[in-house]
Amino acid sequence: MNKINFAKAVKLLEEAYEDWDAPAKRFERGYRRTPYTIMISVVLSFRTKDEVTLAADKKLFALADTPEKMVKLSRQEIEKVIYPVGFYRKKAQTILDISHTVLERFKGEVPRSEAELLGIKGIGPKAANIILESAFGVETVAVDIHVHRILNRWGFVSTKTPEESLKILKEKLTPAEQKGLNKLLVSFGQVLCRPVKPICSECPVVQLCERKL
DNA sequence: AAAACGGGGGC
DNA sequence: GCCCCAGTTTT
Repeated sequence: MNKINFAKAVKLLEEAYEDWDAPAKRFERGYRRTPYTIMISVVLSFRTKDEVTLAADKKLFALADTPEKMVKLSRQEIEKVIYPVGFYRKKAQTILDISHTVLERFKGEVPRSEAELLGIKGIGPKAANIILESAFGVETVAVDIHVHRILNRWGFVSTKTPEESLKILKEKLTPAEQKGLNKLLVSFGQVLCRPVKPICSECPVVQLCERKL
């Protein structure tokens, strides 16, 4: 797929977004959405299905939805609630570590810069991107496993890893063209262009896709 | 560069 | 039963 068709595909996706992304809005969160709860929720979501994460979010934030309250819980209390998400021992410890860091280093406020977020143990590049985007509305440029898969299926890149895809994306596209792309393609990858059994019959871009994967 | 951390959902 | 999950830290 060349750059012209890539731009067309993105445009088609944007125009049809409300239709195909409706299922992604099916979740009622049932807890206060603050930068802090968003950050903790991101930690819980690592390598875990959305439905499972959400159930754990609700239970955990019913117990504590601020760092002040969270550090009063024991690791075992947290583990008990988040058990189904997997990696529960490590994640419980990470949640406590992060809460302490936010309290002590940042006066209880989640920092707004990527560098400061990355300085927190337990927050890596992907988590920092999600937090910046979801909590502070910053449009980030990143290539996660969804975006990587889609770019390859479309035939816009031919790469092995998300890191390679990101490199090529930055070479091929201007910063303006990259803006908002990540969020759009992640939604697309979750709803239609899934890893297994993509729903090509409902895909707005199927005519342009080269189905490379 | 590879291992370790893991239970739950879809098929 | 097998594959997958917006990942990060440690070895």
